[in-house]
Amino acid sequence: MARKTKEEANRTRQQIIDAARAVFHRHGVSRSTMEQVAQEAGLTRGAVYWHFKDKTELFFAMREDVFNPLTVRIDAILLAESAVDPLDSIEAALKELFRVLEESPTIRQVLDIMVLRCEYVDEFARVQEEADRPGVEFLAKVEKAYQRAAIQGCLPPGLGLGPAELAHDTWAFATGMLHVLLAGDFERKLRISVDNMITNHMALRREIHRA
Amino acid sequence: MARKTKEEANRTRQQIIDAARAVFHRHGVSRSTMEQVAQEAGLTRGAVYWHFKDKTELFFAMREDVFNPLTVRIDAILLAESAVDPLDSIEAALKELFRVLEESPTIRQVLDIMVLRCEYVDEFARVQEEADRPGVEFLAKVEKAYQRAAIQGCLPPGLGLGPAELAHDTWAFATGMLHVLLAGDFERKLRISVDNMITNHMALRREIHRA
DNA sequence: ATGTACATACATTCACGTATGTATGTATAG
DNA sequence: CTATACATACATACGTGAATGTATGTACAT
Repeated sequence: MARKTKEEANRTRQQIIDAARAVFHRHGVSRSTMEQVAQEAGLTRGAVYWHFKDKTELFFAMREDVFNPLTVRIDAILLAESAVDPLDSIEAALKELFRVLEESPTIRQVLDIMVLRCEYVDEFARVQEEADRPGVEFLAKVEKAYQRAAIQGCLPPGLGLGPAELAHDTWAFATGMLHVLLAGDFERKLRISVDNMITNHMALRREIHRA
Repeated sequence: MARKTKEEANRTRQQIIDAARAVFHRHGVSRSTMEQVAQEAGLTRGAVYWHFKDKTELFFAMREDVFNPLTVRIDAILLAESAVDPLDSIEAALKELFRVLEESPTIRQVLDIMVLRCEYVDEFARVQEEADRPGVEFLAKVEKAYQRAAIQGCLPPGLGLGPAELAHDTWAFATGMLHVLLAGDFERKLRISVDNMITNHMALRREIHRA
């Protein structure tokens, strides 16, 4: 074959990323070969190696292709100052996160790959750090929301925990939910929806449920 | 070399498992080679292949070597009927679980391998199911403990959530804690101990903290 | 005409599985 | 008790496929 226009080349690049996502999800990152990715994209290894130096670089590209838009989306809800009750912001942000996971196969696949189909060693050790960062930043933002809630008197008296402690608990909750969800068969095992679990989690720190 | 007594052979087998744990943890499961495992154990691939059919079988052996004792240990605490307040049993079981993780490098390594250094595809897809099972069983036992707590009146009135919902939340919490912990640098990022996080989590469902 | 965007071809490495060798433990016959 | 026969517990050697990276070919956009 021959040279394409820049636009066509960019589409080819995106095709390779999409193919990588499918192949990584099917066989796991380390067992996936550049040949498989190329075939999935309807190309040859030559094309793949032209666009990406090696598998690691391809992996990073696939990750950023999806992650950045997602964090922006969640932060918009979480940081919305307009909310009357910051607890509602936290609840809405959590629900939006998991709603997106259900609705977008692409995002779900990438998360799936990063959690269950990738080994965080050697070159991929730094992937882990970058994969953690959104979570850690999420924690900080949740804590600020809880702080606003405390100031506005939205937290029940006698709760015993401050914003930091509540945020930590919510963080662990969200992290756990994500992993349990990706492990599969969530609804079958729990017989409860993710949405309800989030409602319940937040209910534990709302005024209305106190005696 | 030549034949050893059965006892010596069993020690060799254990050495291979120990070596596998070290190598898997260093390079990840899929990038680890039987040659590396053999060298780590001071043997050759012949010995490894004699004791284990392939890498998958070795992986399973390594897992069971550690997991079964752990679940027994945790269950003993969780199911102790002697406890006055079942909430204390849950709290103690959680604390024990994470205490063991801190104190036993072996257990921590195996968990680390299973969470961060293994790709759950193809032959390892069933590993995931088996890895999930202890968690699911843990969920069921925690729910029963919450049920006992409800019957004994240990749950605060007006809490709004039943035993099942509380158990789900605790399950997500524990799962999240485990993953956050294994991701590393826990204390640096949170500036709080695991023990305190568990105390706080349980405090959210204790009578004494209500207004 | 030149560099771009690929395809093709090639060399190398590497891990796997297996086949085979071998020395020793162990059981049994006499 | 001891000699022999067989099983065991490895080490060694070999063949094979597969993936990688690179080098080279080629057609087209600019």
